[in-house]
Amino acid sequence: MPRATLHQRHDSLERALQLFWRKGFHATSLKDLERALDMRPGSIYATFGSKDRLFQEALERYARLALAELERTLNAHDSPLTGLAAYLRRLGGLCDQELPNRACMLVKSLLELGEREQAAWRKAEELLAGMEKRFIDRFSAAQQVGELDSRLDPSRLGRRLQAEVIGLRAFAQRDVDSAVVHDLAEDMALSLEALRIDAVSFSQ
Amino acid sequence: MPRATLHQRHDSLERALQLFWRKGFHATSLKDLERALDMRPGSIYATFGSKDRLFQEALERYARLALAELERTLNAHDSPLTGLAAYLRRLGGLCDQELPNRACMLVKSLLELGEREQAAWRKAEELLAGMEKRFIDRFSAAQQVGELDSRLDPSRLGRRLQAEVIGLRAFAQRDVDSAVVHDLAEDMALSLEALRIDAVSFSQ
DNA sequence: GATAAAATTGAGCGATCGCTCAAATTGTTG
DNA sequence: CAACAATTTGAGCGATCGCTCAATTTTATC
Repeated sequence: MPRATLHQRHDSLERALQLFWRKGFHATSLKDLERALDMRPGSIYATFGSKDRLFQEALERYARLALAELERTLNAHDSPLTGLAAYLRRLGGLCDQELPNRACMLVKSLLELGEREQAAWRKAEELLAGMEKRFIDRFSAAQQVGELDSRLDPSRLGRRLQAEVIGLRAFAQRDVDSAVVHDLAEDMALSLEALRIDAVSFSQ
Repeated sequence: MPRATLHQRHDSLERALQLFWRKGFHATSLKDLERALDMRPGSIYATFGSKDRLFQEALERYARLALAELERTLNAHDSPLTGLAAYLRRLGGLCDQELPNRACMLVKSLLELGEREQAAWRKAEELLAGMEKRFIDRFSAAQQVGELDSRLDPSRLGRRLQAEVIGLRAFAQRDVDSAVVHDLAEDMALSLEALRIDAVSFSQ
């Protein structure tokens, strides 16, 4: 019955992801994981190898899901710039959803992990680079479609957007009203849309 | 000899700050602190109470120094907007300095700490609110000086700037070239200066 | 230099950490 | 059902965690 086994593995990984995302790597103990996965230490180690490797698998799953959602939002809009703006506005609803954490798990890991957890740190860095690449691609596409000044640098715009997303989500982790986060996301989205080549330019 | 004692306390706190900033709260053990402060556990507890309270004192010291540096940069410029832009450009040099960490310690703490460290979490939140307030004040000042459209909301601009700073510094924690961070900061600074009411508007 | 007060020491506490492995259980065959 | 393989169990390992406190050393005062 490999189906059931695989399903169980996915389910366990999802639970581990939720826990790691919420509490971070260091604050999540194996006792916590045993409880969340309803598995005894031996099974956890037989299935995932170590706490470190389980965390890395959780990171990969997180990034895969996050990238898929980004893709879904982008594909829902013909215009690349509109798609990216829609992604920002979607993040504006962070406080309304029930998530383990409003901040990006990759960023949490990037900031929390040190040299002792080098492998996991590199994984987070690599996955963030993948997100950045996706942003850059969209800005390049926007240029090819003619909605973005061809003299602008898609790489700089992509990294700027990633920094905005990181900032928005980390800011949302603060003790602030949901409306404030919505407004912040809206302001970011408007700035992005102001790049549209034929757009009427407003100050904000 | 209260002078020497106080000086020693400041020095110890500074060392603790460096360590906590670099490694985070959970990854910093008391053994690490004993080594860094050259103090035995008893002395540490007699002086600072607990690991948690020592961390909170380090947070406060960090915020005080960070606010002082912000103030210094702002005061070096007559124009509020120019001062804020200069602060962003200053952060662009993050990778060139030798710091315990490129990310803001308050943000690292905000993302790392959970309900078990509620007091420290609230401290970080409170100190971040102080930084936000300072940004908002400057945007208000910019309006009063007449270099910023009075219809814009200083609170939204201040929070947006804080999100940018958070994003810039967290992004700088990635494995990227120094030049990339400089460019990112420059782009953010240009966007901010583009708010100037009499500025000639460029796309980037 | 004697004495009291203050500060520092460091062995070691109980708890928890990540993790192992012999034993028990479960699942798969003929 | 017997026999074997695959999986899970959970007691408990050595290490480390944050922290305490009796003993010691240092400092301040006369």
